[in-house]
Amino acid sequence: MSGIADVARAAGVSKSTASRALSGAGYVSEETRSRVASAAAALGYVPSTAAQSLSTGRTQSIGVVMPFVNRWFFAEVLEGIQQALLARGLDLMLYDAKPGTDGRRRIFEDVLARKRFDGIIAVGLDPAEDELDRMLALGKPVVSVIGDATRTSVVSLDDSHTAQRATEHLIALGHRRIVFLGAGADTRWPRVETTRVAGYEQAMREADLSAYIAHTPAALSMPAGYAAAVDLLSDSRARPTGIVAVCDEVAIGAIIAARRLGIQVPAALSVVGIDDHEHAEMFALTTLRQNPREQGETAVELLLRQIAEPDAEPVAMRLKPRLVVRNSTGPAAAAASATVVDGGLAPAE
Amino acid sequence: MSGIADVARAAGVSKSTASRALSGAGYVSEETRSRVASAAAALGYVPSTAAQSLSTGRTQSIGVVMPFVNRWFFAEVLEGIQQALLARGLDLMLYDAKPGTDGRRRIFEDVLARKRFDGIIAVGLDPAEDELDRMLALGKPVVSVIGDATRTSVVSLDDSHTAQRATEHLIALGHRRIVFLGAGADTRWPRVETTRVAGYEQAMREADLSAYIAHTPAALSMPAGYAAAVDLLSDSRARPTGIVAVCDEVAIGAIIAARRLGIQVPAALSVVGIDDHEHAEMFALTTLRQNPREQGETAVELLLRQIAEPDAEPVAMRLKPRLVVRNSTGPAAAAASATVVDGGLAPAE
DNA sequence: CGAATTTGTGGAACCGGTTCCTTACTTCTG
DNA sequence: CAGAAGTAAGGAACCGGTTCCACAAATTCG
Repeated sequence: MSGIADVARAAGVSKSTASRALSGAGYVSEETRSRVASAAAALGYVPSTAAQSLSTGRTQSIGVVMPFVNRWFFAEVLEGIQQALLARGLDLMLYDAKPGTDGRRRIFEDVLARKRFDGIIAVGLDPAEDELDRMLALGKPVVSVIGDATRTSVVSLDDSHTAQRATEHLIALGHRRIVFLGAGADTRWPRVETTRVAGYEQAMREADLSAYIAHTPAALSMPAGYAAAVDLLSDSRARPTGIVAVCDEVAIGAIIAARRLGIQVPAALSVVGIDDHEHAEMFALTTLRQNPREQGETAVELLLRQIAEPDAEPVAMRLKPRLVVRNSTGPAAAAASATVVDGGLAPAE
Repeated sequence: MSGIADVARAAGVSKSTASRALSGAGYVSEETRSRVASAAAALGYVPSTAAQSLSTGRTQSIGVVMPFVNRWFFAEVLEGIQQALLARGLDLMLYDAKPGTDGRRRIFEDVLARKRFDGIIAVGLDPAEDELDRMLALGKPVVSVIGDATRTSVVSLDDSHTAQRATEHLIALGHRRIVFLGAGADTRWPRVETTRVAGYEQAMREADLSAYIAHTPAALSMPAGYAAAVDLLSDSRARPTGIVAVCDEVAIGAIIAARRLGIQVPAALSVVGIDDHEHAEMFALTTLRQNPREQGETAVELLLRQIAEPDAEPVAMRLKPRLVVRNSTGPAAAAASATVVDGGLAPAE
């Protein structure tokens, strides 16, 4: 492996001149620059990043911490981040900090301290107070995707507003009995769920309707949505005509549950999701689209800006979703609306 | 930020002694060691990885290259790798090398050359000849998950054997008209698909049955499986009684398609998948289980072993799957079997 | 008991870059 | 035309560790 000293020798210049020529900073004559460049090319010279970061203090890589990568949202954000970094020649170090694990503890206590990156992107991490402290104590910029806006910059969907619009969509279609599906009973994912619940409640309150929240078991997955929806829909007396799902995966689970129970969507039940998941189209799911990939890219931009000017104020970007109407929502049927009034049975099909 | 020199000064020893004390290598008296250790703790000393890798030549991190992270298999493998590395205190640099993109070209031409890791894990990369050349030219160990076994170590499912067993499962249940669902018409993912097709064909040949392959559009996703299955099953005259799907996502798409077309699973149609995807249980899918997370962990072990002894021979680990019987497969109905003989219609439901 | 070995420690070189400082030659500017 | 400013390049220090080597003291051995 040839180093910059070899390049310098081959080009007949000093190390410092070679360095300047290759980096493009400082005074170098055009003639020298090209001589160094071709010497470097001839030798197949590749700078040592270790040496570079040792002497400059910059590592040209950023750390990404997330609680899992095998969920749609997280994987998409990760791809967005990776693409954005790749385009700028930066590297990405991935840390999978699953809540409650020993690995997570180690990440926050040891790993992050090792100064291996110029900044951190924390995705849906929902850090404990001391975890956040540790991240900030590194003195490096931190950007969150989903999360606390008070101490770091953040980019995320405006969850409250989004759930509110989803709910209003159903209300506008004449639905009265609308439940929110997908608040976890345990509060491991509080941030997103509680905020969306709040938006739903707000919309219901403004329309003078009473809110009802159905809990999903554990994760916000399709099977969880399915199970919760089976519970919710099996009792035909209290059956809602509209469901606002916490996310598309839960919404799709609900649609599949409805189908299995013989409940027509959207004739007897309207379902609206949040995400615009890659499967939404297949299930004709009406949803509020967010673009996680773009959020990843935006997080990178925010982070780089913060690296460039370290004492700029943290920024909070709350993104507005776009309503994508497909075929899982429709007007509340006359009979179904009636059930609200007289409390009678919803039609079985 | 305090360096090892500060620690040495605080402990009243030389830099070299401090280094030995902290690394545990070489002669240091127990008394000195503990004095250095507490000095380091008091100062909150964290070694600079840049300096360490510059002087040792080892980076304590490994590169993972994959074409996407937002597919179930890849995300699971990635989590497995990350967990295994985390447990060993190694860092993971992620490179998302999407086929045909400019980013991929850059990864292979520039990024990998930057010596930022001690080894590479290539997941489902299906590298072109020159891409493989470049990886190997780095002189660092390479382990593939899915992929070529001739030039690198590899860990993967025994795809041919797996598809064969899936097919035999249906044959044993009395099915005769069995199609393989999910070979892409374009050959962008050749390795996995073609090998599985071969296993299917082998089983069919041995049972004296004729093979039929149905192509899915583009990716091996659930919507793709759905679309292909709708095509396949709409024509009730040639309808199969069994489907071997290239993977669970395609299998689930097929099950949903069957349901929408009013075809009972498993009464009128048996579907078997490969993977044991996280949604398999919800759809009662019979499948051949592979464990991608474990494959990621295994790849890490293989890689570390290869880093330890650089001139060991490459190893090929072909894993055997476990058949998980759920409720998407059942005996071929008498009527259905008869259709094979008389060529008549399969029952509509 | 003297020599050989083991143990403990410090000094200095080194890994491979970047950057500050100095020198020297040009080119403006008043 | 002298001095200031701009351009070009080299020397050496530095980033923060690890490791080789030298040396001294303690221990083992023949």
